[in-house]
Amino acid sequence: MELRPDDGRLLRGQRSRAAILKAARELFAERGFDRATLRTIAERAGIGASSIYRHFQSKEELLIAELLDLQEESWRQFRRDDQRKAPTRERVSRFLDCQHALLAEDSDLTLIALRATTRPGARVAAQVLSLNDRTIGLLMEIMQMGRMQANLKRSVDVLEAARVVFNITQGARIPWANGMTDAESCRKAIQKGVDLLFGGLENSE
Amino acid sequence: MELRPDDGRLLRGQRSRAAILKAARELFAERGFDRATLRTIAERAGIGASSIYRHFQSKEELLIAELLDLQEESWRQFRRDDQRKAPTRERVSRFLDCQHALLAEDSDLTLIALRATTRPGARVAAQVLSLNDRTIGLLMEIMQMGRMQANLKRSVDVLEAARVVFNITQGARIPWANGMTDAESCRKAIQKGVDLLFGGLENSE
DNA sequence: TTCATTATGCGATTTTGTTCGCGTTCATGA
DNA sequence: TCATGAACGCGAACAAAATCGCATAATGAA
Repeated sequence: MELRPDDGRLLRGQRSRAAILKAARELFAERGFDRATLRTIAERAGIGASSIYRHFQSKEELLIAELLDLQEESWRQFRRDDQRKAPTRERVSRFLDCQHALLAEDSDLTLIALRATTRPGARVAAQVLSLNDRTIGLLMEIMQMGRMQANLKRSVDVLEAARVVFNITQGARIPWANGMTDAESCRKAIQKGVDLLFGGLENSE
Repeated sequence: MELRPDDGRLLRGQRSRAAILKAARELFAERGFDRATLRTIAERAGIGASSIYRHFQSKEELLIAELLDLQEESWRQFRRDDQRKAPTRERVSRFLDCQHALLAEDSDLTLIALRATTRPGARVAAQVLSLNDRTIGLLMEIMQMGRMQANLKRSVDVLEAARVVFNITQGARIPWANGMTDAESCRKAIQKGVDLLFGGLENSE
């Protein structure tokens, strides 16, 4: 039997879902992911701890909704004053800076997203990896444009190149998310990677 | 009071430590990391479960000893028939292939090492990151030699370049460790990254 | 011998994410 | 009106890593 979207049960569920997310975000911000227990989250949301699992498959999943929002926001910021005629290197660099600036506000997001990818078979892992694929897609779009404008070598495989750029960011974020380096070092490492990489991608003529 | 290295207590402890490691390796190989519980490991090692914590700080720490061995082994294999006069790109590429071939035999190692880096403050995290630094050091050594032989541009910052190479491998291993791609795709992604990167690093004259 | 110290071992307990079984609510259809 | 089915909520229970307090063994010093 189909349920109408304004069914009372669904509406109640959505309210609960929102309350859980709100409480989770607050507590993650207050204590960090690992110190915020599901019991306290549930308490603040005004429901039982086990009820959380009606809406989310795992604790980590409470965070990726936030990550998704942040992803969207970074795209918006990038697109707002993106110079489509600018050199590809600059466009990529600027996009990564936008993304980094937002991520830098809350390293827990990066940390837990990374941890989630170490759970084979889990839905969160697939969600994060699919989010990553979208980022790779955007990078590819930028680079494809650069390739068309002879800004990049004709021979460049834009998909592979986009993946490489993304992999550089992933690798650079690991020590930062762990707290071993600060956000600025992370940003520099990413930019350095782009610089080195583009030295070989840009058309020299 | 100082204890002599042949003190009976220390010797017993070392025997226990060895037994734990042996049992852990076996069970990790049999069931994988997540399915091997500390209780079964302890049982096979012939001790109580809580005693494991006399020798290791966490379950993950049981794995990094193995990772360290594998690291050493990959260096040995690389050095065994390394052509020191060969182009830097080839030497780097070959080293990464050696490392990959060994890691590919047991993706759990990569998976858990990655997960361990998402535990801020934990000793395992520091151990893994320090292991990573050693790898970066070796890469730097190779590239420094290439820079001296005018194989790479003079302007290249070899430390930064080594970090970028390493970051590429880290990023590429994430979807593989998770099981989303196979070992061969991971290898190709790494090699592709090296290829693209070196296009900009190699001296064009 | 006796005592203090140090490393090791262990059962009991705690913590926390997650699962289970059962009850409740609510729209629908006969 | 009443049975049906679906989404939701919850307390109890479970699983497994990690902690605690105490016991034991081994050694050196008095």
